[in-house]
Formats: sequence, structure tokens, C-alpha cells
Amino acid sequence: MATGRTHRPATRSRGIPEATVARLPLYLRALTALSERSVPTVSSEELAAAAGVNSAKLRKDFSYLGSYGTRGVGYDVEYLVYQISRELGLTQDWPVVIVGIGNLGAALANYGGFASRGFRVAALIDADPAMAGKQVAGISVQHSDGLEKIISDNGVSIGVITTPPGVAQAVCDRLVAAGVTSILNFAPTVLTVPDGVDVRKVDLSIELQILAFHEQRKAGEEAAANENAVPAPAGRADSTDQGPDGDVPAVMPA
Amino acid sequence: MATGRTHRPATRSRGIPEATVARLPLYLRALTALSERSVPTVSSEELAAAAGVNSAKLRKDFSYLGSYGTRGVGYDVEYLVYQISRELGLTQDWPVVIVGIGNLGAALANYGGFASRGFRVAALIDADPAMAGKQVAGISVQHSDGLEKIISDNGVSIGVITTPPGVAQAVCDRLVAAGVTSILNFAPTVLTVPDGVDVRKVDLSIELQILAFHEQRKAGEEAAANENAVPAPAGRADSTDQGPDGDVPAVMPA
DNA sequence: CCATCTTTGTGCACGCGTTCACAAAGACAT
DNA sequence: ATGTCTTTGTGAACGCGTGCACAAAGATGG
Repeated sequence: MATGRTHRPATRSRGIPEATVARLPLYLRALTALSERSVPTVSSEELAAAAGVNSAKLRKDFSYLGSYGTRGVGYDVEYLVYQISRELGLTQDWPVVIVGIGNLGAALANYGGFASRGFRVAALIDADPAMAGKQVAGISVQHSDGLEKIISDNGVSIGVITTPPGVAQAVCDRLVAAGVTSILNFAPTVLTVPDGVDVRKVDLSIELQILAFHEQRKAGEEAAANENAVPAPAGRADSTDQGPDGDVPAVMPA
Repeated sequence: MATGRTHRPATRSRGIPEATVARLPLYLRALTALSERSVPTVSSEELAAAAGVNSAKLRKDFSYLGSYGTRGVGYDVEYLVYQISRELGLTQDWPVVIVGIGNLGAALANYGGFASRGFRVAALIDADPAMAGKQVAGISVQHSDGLEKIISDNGVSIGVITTPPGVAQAVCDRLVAAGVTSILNFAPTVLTVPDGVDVRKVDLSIELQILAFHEQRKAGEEAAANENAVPAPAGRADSTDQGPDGDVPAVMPA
């Protein structure tokens, strides 16, 4: 998973646990695949396997939405697709703006998964005047001067930030001031927002670092079988030999 | 946050809770910024604010690593940077391969956050013969025929998958067979891997769907103040009016 | 109509993660 | 040396999420 958890204090939104909400898109994807293969019904066991979760967990998750299954049979695929879509708010159209059209911004603009799921890229915005007018994913990039107008004209409530970290907070502030209340942040920065605004964070390098931790542990276990030496790192390395380099959060593509 | 949690059964790896491991990169980033500003020490309160977490949580997290603070003073920034880096395994160099050089793959290849944190892009791999030899982020793209040799020659243990979902599992299988034991998956697919292999998943569209859920709830609360009608959706919509379209998991950029 | 079989929906217990609140530890001044 | 003040490190309580295991519900067949 990515990372963000700059989220509401785990307030159980309308009775549906946050953990369940996070899994609904997973179920929806699996159900959609079944729907295309014209499978009429599916048991919790089968669907759980397809979504990569435990069947008991899946049933409990669905129980928060209501009693949509039939005992002895399973769940009606089409019906469940509709119910989950409705619950997630995907039956309506969500206009989205992407701010910062670098490599990552362009990748997102081209990402088919958005358009097909109720999200519509309303505008691509970049601060570089040279980018203005350029076509990306069939959409003309607009200069950030017009950000506020774009937001209000299109009724945008969801913004995606793919700018360098240095300007992310400033962009965020402008988005929020213009009326955006949900932000998906790809910049490696902690965003501060007023109450009522949701921020989710996707941090590419954090994911790798977590993998590295486990990878190191795997390697360490084999080595640990040999030596039985001091597990404690000994007092204060006073190191001048830390990481490879100074290592700024690193400028993002855009 | 992103999504993946296809993870070990919450086994507490060497005493450090999984939740803590996931926050260490956050602390590391904040500490690195302080280090650059030559700040010598920092209190748990200050650092917690910079990382966007609770100070009690931060102290407890650090307590799993050892007693690295000084009461009445705080934490030595440089020392803590070193300790966390070491704990995460970032003091060594991790060669990484990226498979699937589309928009997203290219974005990742260009992403500075990798190289600066102990990760080195050892190779870019794509199945399209037309891509072979092309330069992306200063690295020559190689054809996927040579995948196994590239992995073993470079001692790669971490692989990043940015392919279309249809081939993700096949790529994953080849990576694992070649010796990769950690995978970061951007393809919207559930990957099946043998024991001992870690998979983390970043799903861009899932993050947006979660935001949409909360966005809808916010909008719904205002509306709910007015009407007091049936909250239940009434029996079985039998809808032919589900989502915008058939909606496959959507082919990824690459 | 009854018996059997399948699969859901959920009560319950357990464990992880978070937060509070405070004692212990050290810095610093006198 | 002693006292005060700051900040860490952690014991304990609480709440959320997970998984087990089973009763209830419905399908299906005789």
C-alpha cells in the first residue's frame, strides 16, 4: 500500500469502518472482472480469494453495507457492483484537477483507471509557462494562474498534487481556498489543511524503504544463524559515515 | 496512503511493530530536513509536528529502536538519522529493477527520491522491442528476454512492477523465480507469491475512490439536514444504470 | 412438507496500535 | 551538592480490526 494516513481520527464514518472503506475498491475491482465474464453470483469464499482477503473479513465488510447476500447461494454480482459503487460515490462524476504536470502528473493523466471509475480529469495545471497549451493525454495544460477559476468553473472538489515538494503546501493552500475538500498528495511533504479537508498521501519512496527493512531482516536472519555476537549496536557510533549523501526529500519529476 | 497490505500476518519483525516501521521513513525525512538546516537536536514534540504525528506515538516508536534520546534535551538529529537509516537498511545500496517502462515506469525512473535514499535503479525492463535501447532517465531500457540474467548479474532483490495488469502476475513469477524477494506492485492486480516474498501494492485509483467516499459523505451530511426521508435505498434497484461503463481494471500506461 | 445442505451474517474473543499520564532521568542554575 | 525544570521512556487502559465458529436463513431434492 502506499502511505497516507493523514486522515480523520478514525471516526467511523456513518458506521462503516475506515478499514472496510479501504477494501471496498478491491472488492469492486474483483466484482467488475466477474461481471465482465458474466458470472451471475459469487460466494464470499470465491470473491475473497479474488480480492486477496479472508472470507470472514469480506462478509463482515459487506454486513456494514447491509444484507445483500443470499444464504446458500452467495452474492449477486451485478447488484453488489451497484451497491458498492453507490456507497463509494462512484455513480456520480467526480471532476479532478492534477497540479504539476511532470512525469508523474502525465502518468496519472494517462492512467485509464481514473476515467473508467467515475473520475474525470477536468484540468491539468502547471506553473511552467512553457507547459501551457501543451497536450497531455488529450488535454491542454493550463497555467496555474487560472487555478481558482478552473476549480470553481468545473465544480472541482478533488485535487491531485504532483508538484515538487517545495511548492506542494502553497498549491494545497490555493486548492483549499478555491473550494477543494479532498486532496491526493504525491509530493513527499506533510500537508497542513483545515478541518473538513481530507488528505491522502502516496509516497513512492516510503514504500521502497519499508520493503528494504523487511529485505534486510530476511538477509539478517541467515547471517544471525552464524554469529552469536553482540546484537546491541554498541554505544553511539558518532558516525561521519551515514547514508550515501545529504539526501533531500528529492525534487519530484514535475 | 496507498493501499497494499498484502503483507506478513502482522508478525512483529524483530520486535518492531509494522505500524512503526511504516512511520520510520516519515521521521527520517523530517530529520533529514533538520539535518540540512544544521539543527543539532530536536524534541519529540517538534519532530512529531514536522512528521505530522502525535508526539507520544513518536516516542513510543523510537523506544522500539532503543533509548536514543536525552531527557530534558531531546534527540540528536545526526545520530537519529543514522540509527533510523541503519534500521531501515538504507546504509547499504539496494539495486532495483523497474519492469514496464510506460508513463509511470518512466516517472519512477526519474524520481529522485529513490537514488538519494540507498536505492539504485539497476535496470529498466520492457517487453516492447521498440523500447529496447531507448534512454530513460539516463538508463538504457532492456528487453524483458534478459530479465533473469539482469536480476542475477546485479544481485537484485527488489523489483518494481509497472506493467499492464494482464501481465503483472507473469512478470511477478519471473522476478521471483530469478531471485527477487520484495516486490512493489503498481499494477491493479492481486499478486500471488510464495512465502518469504514481500509484496507491497500502490493503487492510484483506490486512493481516489476512498477520497470520493468521504467527499460524498461530506456532501450527504448537508443534504441530510433537509430531508428526513428513507435512508434505506429501497429494495433491489435491479439497475441497468450502474457505473459509467463496463470498467475493466483499466490498462495501465505502460 | 420435511430433511438436508450450503452459505451468509454475526457474537465473541483476542491482539495490535494508540493515547494518556506519570515516574525516572538528566540538564542547568545556584 | 541540591533543587528545579524539561523532556524522555513506558505502564496501563482503551478502542479498532481480525478471525473463529456457529446459528439462522434460504435453496434444493425427495
